[in-house]
Amino acid sequence: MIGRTHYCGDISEALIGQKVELKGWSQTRRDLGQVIFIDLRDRSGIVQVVANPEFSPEAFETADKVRSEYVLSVKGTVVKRDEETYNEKIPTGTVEVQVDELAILNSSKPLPFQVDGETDVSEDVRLKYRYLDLRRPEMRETFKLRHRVTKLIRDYLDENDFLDMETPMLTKSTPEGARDYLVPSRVHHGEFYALPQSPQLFKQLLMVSGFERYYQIVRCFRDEDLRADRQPEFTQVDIETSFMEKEDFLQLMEEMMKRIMKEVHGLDITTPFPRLTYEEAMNRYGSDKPDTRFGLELVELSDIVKNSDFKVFADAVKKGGIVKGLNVKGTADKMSRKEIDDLADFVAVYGAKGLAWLKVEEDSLKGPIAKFFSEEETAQLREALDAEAGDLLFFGADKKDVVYAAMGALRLKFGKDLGLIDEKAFNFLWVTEFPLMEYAEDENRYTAMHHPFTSPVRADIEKLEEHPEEVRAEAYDLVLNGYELGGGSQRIYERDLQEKMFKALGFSAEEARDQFGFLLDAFEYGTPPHGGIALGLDRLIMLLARKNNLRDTILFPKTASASDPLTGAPGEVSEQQLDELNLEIVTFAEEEE
RNA sequence: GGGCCUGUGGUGUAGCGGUUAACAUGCCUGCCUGUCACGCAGGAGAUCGCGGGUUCGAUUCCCGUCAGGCCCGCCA
Repeated sequence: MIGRTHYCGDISEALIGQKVELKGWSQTRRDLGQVIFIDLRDRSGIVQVVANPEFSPEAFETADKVRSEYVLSVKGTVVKRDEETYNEKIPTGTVEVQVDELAILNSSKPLPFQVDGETDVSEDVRLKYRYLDLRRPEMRETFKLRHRVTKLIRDYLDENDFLDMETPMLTKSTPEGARDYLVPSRVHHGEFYALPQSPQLFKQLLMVSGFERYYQIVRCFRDEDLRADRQPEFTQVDIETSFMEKEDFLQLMEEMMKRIMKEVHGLDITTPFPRLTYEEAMNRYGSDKPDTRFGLELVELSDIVKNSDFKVFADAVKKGGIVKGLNVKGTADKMSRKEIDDLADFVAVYGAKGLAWLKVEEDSLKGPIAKFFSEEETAQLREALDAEAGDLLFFGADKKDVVYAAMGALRLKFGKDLGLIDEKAFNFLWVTEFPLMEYAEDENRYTAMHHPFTSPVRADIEKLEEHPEEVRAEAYDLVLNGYELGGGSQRIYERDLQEKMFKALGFSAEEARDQFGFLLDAFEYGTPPHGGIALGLDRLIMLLARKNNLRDTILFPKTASASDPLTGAPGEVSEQQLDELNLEIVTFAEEEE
């Protein structure tokens, strides 16, 4: 090793008696007067360094000047500690380095926050001093983990004949999907590049080119509002194959995840992963990315209550909606009336107009709506919900999507609040048979649920024109612990089917040619059947590292408002830069109501 | 676009219509030969995010604004 003989974390009893040279940062200094201890930290860990005037008066004098986060060069001898001075908190705790020579390579101002141990520093301070935040061992370990995982992925895909290929970052804006980040063109007056939302079209073209198996660990950009698990720029493991059946491809991905789980956590996860159709996922969990680490499934009650005297339920069903129930076992006596009422506010966020509930007693149901149900209905409800005395039942009645959203969220909330979730579990599953498109009321047309290149299930193609909402897609999402890890599909590879698809999405022939003509053209030159997936690497790392925020898995992330306190991005640019781009900043007067 | 929460020494928190604005940690000085979140003694450090209003008086109440966080819409 150049510049040092070992990393701090490598110092062990095997090296006792040896001279070592270390480089690193002084994490803490403990000055006992005639002996000074310094915890020396490098990227591998820490080791205790002892400066004693009996061994080296010069080094001791230097150690006296050392402060937190000074950069040090240490030469000394590895010695065993007395047994009563072992430090069991660190791996190197049975040894220490007796210093012969100590040099201060650089000093440091006091840090704006401490980097040892846990943080309780606010997010903006952490981001402003991200380079210091990254000194924290917890952060360092996350990014070492990230490196290991990307290397595993690369090795795995390489072994399976995938080629690592780069696609353009300056590309063309397309109308479907997320809002694009735009880059103005200097050369072409008034025109813009878009940063890729994903390399979707390019990887399909690479299949047309005959590369057969492509992958790329690639940055993608989407100019949409952020969440704890969404950043404006994020990394995808982008994969595409030709000539592979869907099942074989899913298996290939499962093996990759299996290897990652084995190498990272030593876990043997079972394959194949459970498959859930979209419909089943929504029905049982109210979500297309269900967290299956706990039960508490939604129960279909529409048939039981459709003729009941409780208007809210009966009307919901009559109008084409549904009624779903949730049995929260054994909590009837644990929740106050206020807590129950507050849940109505919780589901209101998802559009629910109320939240009906009942307490289960030995031989009756108690609660404000109990009186509306006949004896038979009551019995059927008990049966369907598997109700026992002490259970608390919640009901959602509305349009399908409102009930799914509200009851799905309520299910998750109880899962978390009641500690039903096995935090150690990693539950992978595939959600399949997504609808190909959904109706966008604000646009008055159908939009692709996945993207417009997703192949319909062959048997459903005939419904494309008459009942597009009933067409299922050859699409699959990989879900882990309630997070969507990635989505993929078999693609359309025939020009006329692709044209039909554009037509169903409300594109005129001209618009389709204008936006995607190059793809349609390419499809005329021997396009192989192909498909692939894009996995969210940041999310995968987040889950593997058991974090609950994407920022902790991205080196230099953005805040919730997509800014970067470290660099100050985004920022204004000079008049000259704007002139070169033929851009002018104008402020529109606020519109009146 | 909307909702909710937060903003007080460097950092993390407490606080209250009138205080010398409290505590912990960090920092500085001194003492200390076995500490490891060292200890002990002393010290410096805050116009309570910003603007306006109410009030005799606002860090505290109200409005606005900015920043951060979480969620809905949006996004796959």
